[in-house]
Amino acid sequence: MAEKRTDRALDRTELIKQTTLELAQELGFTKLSIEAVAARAGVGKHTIYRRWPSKGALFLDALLPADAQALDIPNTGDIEADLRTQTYAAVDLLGRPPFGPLYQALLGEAQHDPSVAAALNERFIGPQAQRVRARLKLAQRQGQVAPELDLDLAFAILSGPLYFQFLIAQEIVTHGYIDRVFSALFAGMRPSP
Amino acid sequence: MAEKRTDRALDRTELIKQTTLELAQELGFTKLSIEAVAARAGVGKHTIYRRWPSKGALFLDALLPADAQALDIPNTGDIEADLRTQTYAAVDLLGRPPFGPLYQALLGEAQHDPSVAAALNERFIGPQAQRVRARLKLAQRQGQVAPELDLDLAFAILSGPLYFQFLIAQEIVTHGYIDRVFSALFAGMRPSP
Amino acid sequence: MAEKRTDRALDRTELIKQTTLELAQELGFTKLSIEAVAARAGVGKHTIYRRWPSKGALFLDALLPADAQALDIPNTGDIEADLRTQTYAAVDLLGRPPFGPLYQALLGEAQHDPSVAAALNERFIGPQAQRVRARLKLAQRQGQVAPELDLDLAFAILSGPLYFQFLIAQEIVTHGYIDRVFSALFAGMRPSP
Amino acid sequence: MAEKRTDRALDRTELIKQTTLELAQELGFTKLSIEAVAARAGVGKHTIYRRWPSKGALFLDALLPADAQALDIPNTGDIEADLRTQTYAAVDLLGRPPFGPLYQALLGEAQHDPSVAAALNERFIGPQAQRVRARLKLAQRQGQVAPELDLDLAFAILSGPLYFQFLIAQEIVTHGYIDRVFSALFAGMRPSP
DNA sequence: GAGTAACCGAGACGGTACGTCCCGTCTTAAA
DNA sequence: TTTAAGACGGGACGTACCGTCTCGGTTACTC
Repeated sequence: MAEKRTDRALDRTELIKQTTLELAQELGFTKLSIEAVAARAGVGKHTIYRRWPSKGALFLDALLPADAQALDIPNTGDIEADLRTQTYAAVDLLGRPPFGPLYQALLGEAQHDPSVAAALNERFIGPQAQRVRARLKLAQRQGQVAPELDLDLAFAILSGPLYFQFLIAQEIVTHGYIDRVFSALFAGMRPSP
Repeated sequence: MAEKRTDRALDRTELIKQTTLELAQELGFTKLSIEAVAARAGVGKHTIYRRWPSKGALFLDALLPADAQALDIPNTGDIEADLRTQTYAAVDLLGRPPFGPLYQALLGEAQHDPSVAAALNERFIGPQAQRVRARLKLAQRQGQVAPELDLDLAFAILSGPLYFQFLIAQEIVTHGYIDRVFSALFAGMRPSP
Repeated sequence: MAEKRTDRALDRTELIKQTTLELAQELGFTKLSIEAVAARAGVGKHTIYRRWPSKGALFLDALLPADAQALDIPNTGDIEADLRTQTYAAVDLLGRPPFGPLYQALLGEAQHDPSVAAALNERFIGPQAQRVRARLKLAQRQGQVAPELDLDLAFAILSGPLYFQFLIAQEIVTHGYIDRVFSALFAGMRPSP
Repeated sequence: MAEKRTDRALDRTELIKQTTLELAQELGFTKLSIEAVAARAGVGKHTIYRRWPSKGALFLDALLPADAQALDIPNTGDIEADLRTQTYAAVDLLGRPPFGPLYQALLGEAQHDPSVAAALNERFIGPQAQRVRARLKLAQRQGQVAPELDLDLAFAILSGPLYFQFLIAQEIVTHGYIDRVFSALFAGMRPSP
C-alpha cells in the first residue's frame, strides 16, 4: 500500500519531468513556464511547486537523468586515447540537440541560481571529474602521465577549453578541436629542451 | 545644435547605463527590469527600447565599458610571468564585487541570448584572446614557447580552466589556482622523457 | 486631444461595465470573476484594477447607472397614491430579472464591503430617500400627512418592510403586499379612539 | 456505547463551530475559510464537509445557537412598551460585537445562498415573527391594537425599519431610533381627523 | 478477541482565481 | 522630434482555497 502512494507520486513526478523536457525542446528554457508545464501535464501548479522550488530546479531534474550516465572512460591502456574517446562522447552529446542546447541553458541558469549550480556539480560535473581523476591516477602509476601532474586540476584543464568553446566562444566543438587541445595539453607549452 | 542633441542623447544613454548597473548590483540581473531602470532613471521606457533591444543588451553595454580596459599584458621578456600577471588581474576582477557577480550574470545571459554572446565575444573576449595570441607569438619567436603550440587555441587553454572554476565549479579562483594551472600547462601532461 | 483620451478611457470603462453586467447575469455575482470579465472584454486585468479596487466596486458601478433613474415620485395631489405608485415601480424593478437578483447580490456584497455600502447609499438609496422626504414635506404642508410625522424616518418606515420581505424573508414582493403595508402604516397600529 | 460515538461526534461538531466563530471574529466572514477552520480545529477538511455543505451553512450553524434565544417578548400588559423592550434587546444584540458584525455577514451571505436564507428564516426570523404575531394577537383581543391591523405584516413593519438602518443605511441603531419608529408606527402617517 | 466497518487527521490533487509584475507596444502632452 | 509618463493587452508569477480523493491509523461494534 505504501508502494501505491510512492508509485502515484513517482508517476506524477516523472510525468512532470517528461513534460518539462518536451516543452523545453519546443520553446527553449527561457520561454518555458511552470504554468505551461502544469497545463500540458494536466497537473495543478501546486503539484509542481510542491516538488521543485523553481523552474531551474525542475529543469535540472528533468534534464540530467536523461543522458548523464553515458560518459564513462574506457581503459585501453592508452590514457591519451581513452580520455580523447570520452571527450569525443561528451562533445557529441553537447553538440547535438536536444541535449546540447538544453544543457547550455542549464549552465546559463546555473549562473543565476546557485542551487542549480550546486546540484549540477553534485550530480553531473563532480562524478565526471572524479572518473577522470581516477583514470589519470592509474595512468600516473603506469608512467603514462607526468608524476607531478596535479590530478585535482586535471578535469578543469581538460574540459575547461571545451566549455570555453561551448559557453563563451559559442562555436561548435569538433573532434578536431579536441585533438588539437589534447596535443597542446600533453605536450605542454614550454619548448622541449 | 546638433552637438547639443548628441550630448543630450549621450547623457541619457550614460544615465540609463549607470542606473542599470546600480540596480543590477542591488537586485541582481534576474530581478533587474527595464521598467525599474526607466523609473529609477526618470526616463520613459521607450527611451530605453529605442537604444537597446533587450535587457541583456542593455546590461552588456552597461557592464562592459566599466572595467574592460584593464587587462593588458605586460612584456617583461618572461612569457610565463607576463601571462600570469595578466591572469592574476583577470582573476582579481572576476573574484570581487561588483564586477564578478555581474559578469557571471552576463555570461549566464549569453547562454540564453546569442546576440549577447556575440557582442561579448566581439567586445571583451575577442580582444583579450587577440592580445594573448600576439604576446605568445612574440614569445614563440623568442623561443620561450613551443614552436608547435597552436596559438589559436592558447586563450581557450589558458583561460578555460579559469572559466570552468568560475562558471561551473563556482569556486573562488585564487592566484594559487592560477599558479597550479600554469605549471601544469607549461609542463604538459606527458612525463618528461 | 484631451477628448480623445477621455473617449478611449470611457470606451474601455463602459465596455468593462457592460461585460460585467453580462457575466453577472449569466453566472451570478458570486461566480463572477475579474479574470472572466477581463477575458470576455478583451482587456488586461490591470485595466480593471486600475479603475476599481474590488469586484464589488466594479459591480456596483456596472449595475447602478442602469436602472437607477426611474424611481421618481409623481405628484397627483394624493400622497398615499403617489407613494404607492412609486413603490410599485420599485417593487417591479426588484422583482424581475435582471435587476432584481443583481441588486440583491449588491446588497449582499454591501454587508461584506463598507465601501460598497457607502457608494450604494450615496448614489442610490440616499437620493430616493431625499425624494420621499421632499414629497412628504409637501404633503405635510397640505395637511395630508400627520404634522408630527418624523420625515427623516419616513423612507426607512416605508421601504423597510419591502426590504425585509426582499432580503430576509426572501419572498416575492407583490403590489398587494405594498397595499397592505401602506394601509397599516397610514392607519397606524393603535386602535382609533 | 452509542452514546460515546454521539458524544465524540458532538464534541467535534461543537469544536468546529466554536473554531468557526473564533476565526470569523478574527478575520471576518469573507476571509474565513474551511481550510483555516480545519487547520485551527485540528480536524480534517472532510470532517467539516461531512457535516456542512458550505461555508455559509457552517457559519449559520456556528452563529445562530449562540444568542438566538434571548429575544422573548415580555408581557406587562402594555403592548407598545413590551415590543419596545424586545426591540431594544434586539438592537443591543445587533449593535455590538461580536454578534452584530457576524450577523450582518450572515445576512449578506443569505443574499448569495438561498439555503442560508431559508435556514435563517426557519431558525431565527420565523420564530421571532411568530412571537410578535402572538403577542400582538393578544393585544388586539385586549383592544390595545387596531383590530384591522394585519398581524402577518406586523413583524415586517416593526423590524423592517430596523433592518433597513442596519443593512442598508448601515448606521448604528439606537434606542432613540426605535422610539421614533414606534411612535410613527403606532400613530400612523395620516393626520388624526 | 479478532475482525470489520466507520470515522478520523492529514494532506495530495486538479482546478480556478487572486492580485502583482513585467513585457513590448502605443498614445499623449510638453519641451 | 524627442522625451517622460504611463495606459494597454498579454502572459506568467507564486499563493490561497475550493471540493474531491486517497492514505494510514485509530475506535467502537459485531460475530
